Amino acid sequence: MYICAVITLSEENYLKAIYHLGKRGSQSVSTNAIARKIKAKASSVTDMMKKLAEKDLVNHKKYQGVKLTEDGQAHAIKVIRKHRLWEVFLVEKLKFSWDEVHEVAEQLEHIKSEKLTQQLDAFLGFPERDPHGDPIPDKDGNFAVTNKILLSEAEVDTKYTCVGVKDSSADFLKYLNKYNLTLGTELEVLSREDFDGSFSIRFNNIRLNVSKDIAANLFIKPN
Amino acid sequence: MYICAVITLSEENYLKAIYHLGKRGSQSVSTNAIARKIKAKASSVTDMMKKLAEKDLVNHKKYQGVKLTEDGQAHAIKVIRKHRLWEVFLVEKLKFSWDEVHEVAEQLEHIKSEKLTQQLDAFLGFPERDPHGDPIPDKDGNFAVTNKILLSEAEVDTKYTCVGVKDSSADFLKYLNKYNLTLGTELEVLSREDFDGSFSIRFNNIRLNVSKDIAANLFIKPN
DNA sequence: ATATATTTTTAGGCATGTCTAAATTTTTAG
DNA sequence: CTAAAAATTTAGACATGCCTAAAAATATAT
Ligand SMILES: [Mn+2]
Ligand SMILES: [Mn+2]
Ligand SMILES: [Mn+2]
Ligand SMILES: [Mn+2]
Repeated sequence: MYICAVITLSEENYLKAIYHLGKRGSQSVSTNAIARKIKAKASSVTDMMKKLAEKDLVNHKKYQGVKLTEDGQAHAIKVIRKHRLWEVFLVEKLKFSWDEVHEVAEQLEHIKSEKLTQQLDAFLGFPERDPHGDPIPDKDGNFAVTNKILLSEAEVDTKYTCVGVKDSSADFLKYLNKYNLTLGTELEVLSREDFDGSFSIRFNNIRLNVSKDIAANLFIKPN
Repeated sequence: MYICAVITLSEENYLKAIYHLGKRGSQSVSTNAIARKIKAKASSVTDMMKKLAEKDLVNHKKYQGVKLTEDGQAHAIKVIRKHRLWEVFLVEKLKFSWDEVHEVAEQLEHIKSEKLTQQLDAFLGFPERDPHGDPIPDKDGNFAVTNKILLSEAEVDTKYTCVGVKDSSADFLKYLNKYNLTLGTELEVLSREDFDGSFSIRFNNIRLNVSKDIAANLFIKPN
């Protein structure tokens, strides 16, 4: 058993940011990218990278960005697990809307108690996805995989089910609320406009034109 | 409506400590008493009292201790409300034992979201007491009152119901667990030993001798 | 290939919250 | 009523996490 040095709230936020930025491709994550995500200055990021490197949570090569170590990734995944479990709790049990949960989950994800996390998971029935369709890692850090694609990559004249959102900003979610386009909604892709990349889709007996930007943020899977 | 400056986690802990220390008697709370409670040095307490006084959360007269202002008391009560609601949640929904909840509630009590608190309260059915029998203030800060007394003040040959614990340390709670002396248990006070202040009580068809220290930490109310 | 632009790091500073040691005030005892 | 003890505050320091400005390294463009 390791004696795992205490990881601060701030450090957890950096680990999570690096994880999210680095998950596509095995390349390293740049200081500026982290700064943008965290809304901090690049110099603050450099400072923190030194601390995380000291704790063996990242590998940092000067001027070359960082990569999470095994330990760093494992910890990032634990924070993400808690974030998503709490989001499920807020929506399923406390009647929050999916556009209201993120801010509160950002706080709750830092609560430290193994037992709390496991019991919450059980209480919620071991959910596989959070209210935005994102997979919830199990206690060993394993994610369920799915064959979801973006609406922007969909084939015309094909039926899909809406399974997630890429951008889960309140603005985007409220747009979807307006048309009752919830997760699980079945939709048919009617056409794609080459000119502006917009799509025409049908769901719940309504026909809707969605812009390229909308299409690039809605995950679907073939029926 | 006030623009209520942000109150830090540390400040909340001090407000709560002052509230608990000050609730009996309207006298002011001493620096040393706070230091003991918070497990900090007296000099750290003085520093913090200056900050809280600056924010009008306490009144501080040099060398004379502090008292909570209306604002300070209101905020302390909000933190206590959250602490106790979360303790109920952990016990009722997540199968924690009453001796395991305090540490986690110490973290959860600082989560900032009015909606979260109100919805949690509703989800739990607006409980009036936490797992240790302590009253949960409502959203306006009002406590239910009860006529509880300590076992050490009980009359001999009288029947009572166990309604709370004064000390909710894990050690004391585990002692009670051992004898299945839970809240709601009916008990009869059989005798009191003048020599050492111990009591003989009967409950659940067992007879138990409890020391002065135990008796001074168990709240009961007459049947 | 070199000058320019961009990225990243370093240097120095600030706020928070803690500490130890010393000074000051209040309390207690003789 | 004073002298010692206890409580409290002040002074100076340190770690964390952030900032701005300047320096250094890397990337880009002609
Ligand atoms: Mn979220
Ligand atoms: Mn989410
Ligand atoms: Mn508690
Ligand atoms: Mn309690």
